[in-house]
Amino acid sequence: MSTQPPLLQIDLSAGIPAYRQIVDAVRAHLVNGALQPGDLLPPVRQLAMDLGVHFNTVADAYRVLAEEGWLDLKRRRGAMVLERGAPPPADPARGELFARRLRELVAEVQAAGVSAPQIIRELRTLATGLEK
Amino acid sequence: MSTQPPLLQIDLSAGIPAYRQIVDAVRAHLVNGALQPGDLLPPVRQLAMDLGVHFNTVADAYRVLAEEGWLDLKRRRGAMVLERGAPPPADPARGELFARRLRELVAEVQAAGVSAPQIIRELRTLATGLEK
DNA sequence: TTTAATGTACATGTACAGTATACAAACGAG
DNA sequence: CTCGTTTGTATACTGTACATGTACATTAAA
Repeated sequence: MSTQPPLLQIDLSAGIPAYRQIVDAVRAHLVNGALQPGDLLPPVRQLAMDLGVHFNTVADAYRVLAEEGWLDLKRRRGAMVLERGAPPPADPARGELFARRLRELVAEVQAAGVSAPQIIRELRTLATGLEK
Repeated sequence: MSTQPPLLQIDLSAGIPAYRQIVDAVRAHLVNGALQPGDLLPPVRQLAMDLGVHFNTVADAYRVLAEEGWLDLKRRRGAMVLERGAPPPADPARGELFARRLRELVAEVQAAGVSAPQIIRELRTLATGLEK
């Protein structure tokens, strides 16, 4: 009997709002395909129990994702992953902003003592994973 | 007469607190060496004007960086960049957390329409920049 | 038809972000 | 030496966002 990896983890002591951590984590699974159209997400109350937050906090997160076009929410049936066409190409400024946030994130963990080689490894691993 | 690139930019409409954006942006410059020990940062009132926030917001950001050991704040003289030894090696869990946040950040911009090739390029560029 | 499982709505408490305003310290001009 | 100006500091106030508590609406199944 294997304890399978939890669908998602959040860090309540991280200073980042819980509902946004949930949004970010679920969206990552949606983008990388771990969650497919037709899949059902756990009911808000169940996921809330798992994460240690109130179910309305999860409901808020689901609503954000629904507004982004990822989920269809229906009472009694739950939260279902939708088909979602490719997004419109982003404004070029968006890419610059990404680069900046990326640098800032790396600086933050570097300042916190994560080694440069490990950071480099994570960056390259992720890049390689994206190019297939 | 050249308009030199501003020391830092923030996005007031981004939903991320202004003071934290300032902290992140300045810290990035500290980590990558654009700000060296002995350098002076702009006075809180001046930087606040440039960014369009209240000077106490900048002062808060400076204080966070001072508590992290980056800055020495003194009245009348201003905010001076300190010498700062290498941080203690981080807990291994820290690296895992970094990987997660990285994936989430990439998913976010990917969902917003930034192309995979561009993301890959930014990741690799940053990785290469770190290994020297 | 009833019941139970689900998402929704809204009110409330609390913490945080940003601001306004007054203050304290330190350096320079004279 | 004194005074004024430039700097960061302290504190109170306001609005908003986050998380929760509780009641409700909807819908599928028994």
